Amino acid sequence: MTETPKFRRQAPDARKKDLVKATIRCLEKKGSDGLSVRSISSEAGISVGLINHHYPSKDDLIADAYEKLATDILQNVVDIVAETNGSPREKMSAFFKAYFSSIVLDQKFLRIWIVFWHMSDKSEQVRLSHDKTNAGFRQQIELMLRDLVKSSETPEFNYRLAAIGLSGMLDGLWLEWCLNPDVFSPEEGLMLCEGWVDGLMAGAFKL
Amino acid sequence: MTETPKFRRQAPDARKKDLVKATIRCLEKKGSDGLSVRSISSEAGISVGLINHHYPSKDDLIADAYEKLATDILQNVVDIVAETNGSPREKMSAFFKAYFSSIVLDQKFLRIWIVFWHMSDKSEQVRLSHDKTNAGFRQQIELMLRDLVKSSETPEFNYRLAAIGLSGMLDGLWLEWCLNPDVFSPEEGLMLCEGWVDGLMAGAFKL
DNA sequence: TTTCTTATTGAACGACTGTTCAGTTTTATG
DNA sequence: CATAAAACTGAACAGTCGTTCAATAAGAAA
Repeated sequence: MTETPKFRRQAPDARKKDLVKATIRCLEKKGSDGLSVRSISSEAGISVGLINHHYPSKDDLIADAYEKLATDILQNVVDIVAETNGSPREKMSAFFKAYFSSIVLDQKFLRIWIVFWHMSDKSEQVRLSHDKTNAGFRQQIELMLRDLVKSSETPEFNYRLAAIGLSGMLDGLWLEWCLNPDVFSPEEGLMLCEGWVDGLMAGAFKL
Repeated sequence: MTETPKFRRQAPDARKKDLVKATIRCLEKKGSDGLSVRSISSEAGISVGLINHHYPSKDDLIADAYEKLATDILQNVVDIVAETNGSPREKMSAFFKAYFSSIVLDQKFLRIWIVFWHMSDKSEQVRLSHDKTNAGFRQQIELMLRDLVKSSETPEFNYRLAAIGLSGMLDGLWLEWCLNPDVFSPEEGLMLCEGWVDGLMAGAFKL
């Protein structure tokens, strides 16, 4: 007579992936209130103690979740842009469209970022995840901007700085929309980004 | 023989002002860790119970602190702009300069906003304070933009939307600088805002 | 089948949280 | 000077939190 096992073992890497996924689900469901070891372990279907078995501290798990989520979204958007046929300017529009689509611009989804930003101030591990993923994000924007200049009569400008500006406006609009979606519509956010690039091409950030 | 009193009574309004000030000092000193009733009451030199005597809940005190801080800063910057002699465009530059000065652009100071944003997601009272003060902030920007159009050949644009865009970029830049001040300098942030307005005047957000 | 490694459990711990409330003390008023 | 209103105290309460660790059990290796 074979007993049903009380739990199933997993290799550390597989278990860690489970925990990261559970962490993100918790954030989506309950915001920062979901970020307790008890909430996460319950969501993952494991005991409280297991988190500290696989991670030195809870913050390390959260940092992993940050990195996973940010990387996935960036990849997602990069893919969409890559699939877009057209000029660099049109690819840029596709990029904006993806970012202001309901997939990314979801209140429950965006508030995760506020939690992460908040944690960046409290946890060194999360701060490092932020730095890393944000640099990757700006780099992608920079690439698009370079293509833009090559393909048109857009005047030269400081790519690094322009990427920071655009990235900053995107973050700021996300933030505001997340805190109060009644102030402006996703379509209006899109228009603002398009206008920003038009200003850039018109020479607003000329060297 | 007169005994030294164990505590001094204050009128509710005066005490509440003290508590708001103590809350802001706690935030500056310890970030979100300073936002406990024990931390605040200690900073204010009163007992834990007094907070709930004057406020229905801790969140109401924090919402008051949010409003006080945001209103003060806005007033401060508005004053600086009012004292500036020159064209609307020059006043706008004075506005940016004030916002990227070391008074506002201080890491310990900016991170307070992240805490407030984070709390907006958790507390209805704080959310209302955010909505109110943010609307006032955007309104000030809108006023400056209207003056800009009146005084120059700047093409007409959607004032409301433009104010949202500029406000969004300012928030985003604050956020990024606060999370990692090594990515760009205050001077570079200033340049980005100037460029944004130049783009606006060049017709990037034309109707 | 037995042995051994280690993933997993869950109670326990100590520290913290916001709120309550009975009792105390100040201070203005009669 | 007596009285009454209410500002104020601080212990107590019922939670929460992340981490620890001895005990347990799964499952691969011998």
